[in-house]
Amino acid sequence: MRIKKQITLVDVAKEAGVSISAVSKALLNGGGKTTKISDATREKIVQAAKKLNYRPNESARMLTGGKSNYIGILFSNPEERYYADLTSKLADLLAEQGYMPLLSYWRTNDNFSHAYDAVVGYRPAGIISCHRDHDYPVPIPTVVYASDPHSVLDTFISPNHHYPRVAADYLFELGHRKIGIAGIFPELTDAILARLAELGVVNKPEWNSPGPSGYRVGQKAAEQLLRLPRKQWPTAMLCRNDLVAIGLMGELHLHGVEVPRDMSVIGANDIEEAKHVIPHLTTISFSADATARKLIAMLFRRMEKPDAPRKDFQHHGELIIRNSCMEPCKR
Amino acid sequence: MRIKKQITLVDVAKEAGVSISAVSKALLNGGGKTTKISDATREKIVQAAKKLNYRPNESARMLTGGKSNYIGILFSNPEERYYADLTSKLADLLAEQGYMPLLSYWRTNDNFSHAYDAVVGYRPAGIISCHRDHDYPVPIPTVVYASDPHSVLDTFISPNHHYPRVAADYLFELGHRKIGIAGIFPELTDAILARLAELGVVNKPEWNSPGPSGYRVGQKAAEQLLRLPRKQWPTAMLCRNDLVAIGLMGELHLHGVEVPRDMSVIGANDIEEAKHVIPHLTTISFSADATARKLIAMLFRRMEKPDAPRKDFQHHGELIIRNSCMEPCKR
DNA sequence: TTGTAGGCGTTATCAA
DNA sequence: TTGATAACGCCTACAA
Repeated sequence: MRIKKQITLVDVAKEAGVSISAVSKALLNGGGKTTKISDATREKIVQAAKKLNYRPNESARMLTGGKSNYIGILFSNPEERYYADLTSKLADLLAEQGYMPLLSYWRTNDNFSHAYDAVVGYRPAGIISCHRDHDYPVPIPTVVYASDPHSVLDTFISPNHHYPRVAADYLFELGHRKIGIAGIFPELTDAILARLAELGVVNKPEWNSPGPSGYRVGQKAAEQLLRLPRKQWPTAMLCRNDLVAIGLMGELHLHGVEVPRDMSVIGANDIEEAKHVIPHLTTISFSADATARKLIAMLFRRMEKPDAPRKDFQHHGELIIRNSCMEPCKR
Repeated sequence: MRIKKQITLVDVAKEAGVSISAVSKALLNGGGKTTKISDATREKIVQAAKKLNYRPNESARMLTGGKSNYIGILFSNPEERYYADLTSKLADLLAEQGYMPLLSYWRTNDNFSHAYDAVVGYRPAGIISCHRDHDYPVPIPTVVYASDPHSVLDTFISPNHHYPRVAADYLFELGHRKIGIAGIFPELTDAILARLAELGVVNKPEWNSPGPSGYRVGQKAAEQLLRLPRKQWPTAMLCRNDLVAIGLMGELHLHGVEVPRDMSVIGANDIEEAKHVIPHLTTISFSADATARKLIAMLFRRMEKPDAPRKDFQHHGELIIRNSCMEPCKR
């Protein structure tokens, strides 16, 4: 645990035969306040630093400077492709800007407090979090990614509430009048059912299956369907996301049901896999890249103007038509 | 950027009406050296800290303690499912142990130095890196994940050199005598070709396609194949990894080629998608979870015994038989 | 049991 | 142009 022998400014100063403040200034090289160092001394110092493999201690730096390189990223579900993409994208873009991303995963509410506390200890310059139901007691610029706006913090509103409507409308346009639902959030299902009813589409409870997300959920949805006689099936399945859709299609295929001929399937997120799976999945795109960039832009704005009024950004998903949906076959 | 008003020990001490060292001791609560604090004072202090939302400044902590919570994780290709899984697994397990993972992605060799320098500035207690061709000049306990052993550092040797042989042997056993290769490392291809020759298996250059990894590479491999008359095809394709295999299968399917009836396909890595794709992919498992745990165990050992002789761990992949391979059809 | 003082590595201020 | 010195927030001997 203990660091063997840290190389510090003192070592470099000794090696170069100058004072520590000279070293600091030379190595800061315009980044800090004062720059007046003769080229000769600077060269001497740079050589010494290189020789000793010196790197300034960031912890000490933050302590004096009062400013932080850290940006906390508090996300859950790293196993889920979309969130994994989003967080690594965030980390990557932040690193490009010279920040050190502090990733902290959480699973449960209780867990979130730990993750939050852990990150706050490092005094990050900002935080990007996907948890809406939290107070965020420490005054650090924070942006939330969630389905609904946070009461006081800037929120990137995910397409969660919107995409099921987009998907339902598309299936309706194709001619589907019997639609099932796979793995939808409990609180969202009502809204979708209302929309389906509005469109005059039939939905039966036995076509719907609960569950959060993941391939497994899709598999189970298929199993549930397969227990029903084929004649009682819906003609299309609206899935919570691509994982569910892919799981569903896989299981159906195993039992000889062909998508989209026998069943149309629509997903959401547009993960990388969606365009390679068989058949290529029609889905609603959430674009991890665009989302990451927008989140960072929102955070930077907040960091610059900590007292600006709160501001939201609403993301509506984008329909990506591929091969997993078609007009229902007569049978 | 500037932190508004940091809450420090002084604030808590003032609030509780005690000295700062009392606060430090009370909050450390046995974790540090001295614990002698009366319950009454401790309670007072804890209340004050809670009221002010105080969290100790980790940067200051590291500075005094001389010990670090950081573990640097230097990996590339976060877009690739397997590496994304591995790094988030590493980060998760490390966080569980009370460490703060410092993720730093790199792409090119030049880039790696930046990523390395960036991480070293934080004085991590250890580093896990996937880059073999580097000096690692700073004396920090380091473990490398690579295809070949590093000259001085502990290395987790990936199954890279071994799995193609496992795959080739399996296809041979199934009866395949004409095998193509999709997206294999240039330096590995020779070894595979040698093995195929050894087995008496035919391989033709026009069946093989280069490229690093990714669905696209698989697609291109398929396109290349499709340009050939069906009679001149191999009966099986050995793919660099699951991404390539999935991309290949997808493109073949689009053109009416059915896997495994018309073509056997084998992947590597056993990413989550492998068991949900159609058909379920036969592959060589690298197990991100087991790999992450082993890497961490190796690192902790090194951290405890910085001077122990270097030690490697060799991982052979594990064959996972699913539905994308079968004996070749006569045609 | 509590408080005082010194030091961790760096930057910034001010004097030389 | 350079060098001493005081912070930064925390921990830990050591003194009270």
